[in-house]
Amino acid sequence: MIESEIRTLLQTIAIQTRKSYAQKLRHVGLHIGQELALFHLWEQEGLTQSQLRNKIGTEASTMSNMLRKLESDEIVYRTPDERDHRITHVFLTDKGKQLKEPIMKMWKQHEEELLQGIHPDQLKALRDTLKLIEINLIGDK
Amino acid sequence: MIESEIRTLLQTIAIQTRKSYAQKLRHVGLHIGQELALFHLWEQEGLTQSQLRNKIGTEASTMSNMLRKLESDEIVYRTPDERDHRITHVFLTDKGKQLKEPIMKMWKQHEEELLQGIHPDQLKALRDTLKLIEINLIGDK
DNA sequence: CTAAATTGGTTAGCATGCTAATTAAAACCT
DNA sequence: AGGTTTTAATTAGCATGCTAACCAATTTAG
Repeated sequence: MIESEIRTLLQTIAIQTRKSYAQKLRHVGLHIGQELALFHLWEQEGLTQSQLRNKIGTEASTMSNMLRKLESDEIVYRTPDERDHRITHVFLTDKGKQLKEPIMKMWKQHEEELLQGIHPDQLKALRDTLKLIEINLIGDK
Repeated sequence: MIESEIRTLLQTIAIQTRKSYAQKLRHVGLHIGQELALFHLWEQEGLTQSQLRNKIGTEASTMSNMLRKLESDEIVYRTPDERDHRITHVFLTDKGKQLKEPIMKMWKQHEEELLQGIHPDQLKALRDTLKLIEINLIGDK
């Protein structure tokens, strides 16, 4: 069945990618998953933990734990909101900002490895189909 | 950049899929990742831990921990090899065998959700492109 | 034949990521 | 205003999955 083939292929690609990321991230002192949080932070500094977790789609507790680690590694720091004392804003330290380059590089490198030798038309078709799949999974955005 | 789009889409799909699996597996008393081990075991019983971990692509320690859990949940049992006492063979209990149906069902259901409304020609193209990506990532098989 | 290297598996320690339970602050509502 | 509900974040506990260190059995090599 072609459907099962596609599911299996996606699974294999996902696992392999995650493994590759984990390895590369370790070289810059990060753990898998953290790079996504940093990505959103360098897009917009001062996001709250809730905003971050919604962007990434993780649970509040996961965000909490991850930020504690990132804070203790001095990649991130947190300040409470002045008006609403429940809210915490997250900022990148200089060390955190400097991680943008290696992460971008990792992604670019991964893209090249992933897609090498594939015809541009095929890439367009792939993107379009993946978009459909994304909509099927999480609804229109 | 279309390459980044594709990487991001694959990432989103992967995360969402994993989350969906985790939820569905919890209903049958399994944890994410375990279903892959069971899949290979119902394909071929009595695999050694090393064979299993090579099929799945996990580390030996991960396999060891996972099987300890599966064994304590009576989904799997292990017996030492008679000739080579380093080797452990893994078998499914009845309870383990009964998990085949719900897992298959989960996968089928996921495939339907994932690929609904996508044209068969597009599916073929998708599969072909994903195969190329798989080869790019892990080499010819 | 015996010392060294390899192989199969386990254990410890850590981070992600989850659920469930908890705390604290803010918002809502008669 | 005062009690209830909601929201933001944390903590505890657990499983995956990794690396590093280790143990034990087997194989290889001098």
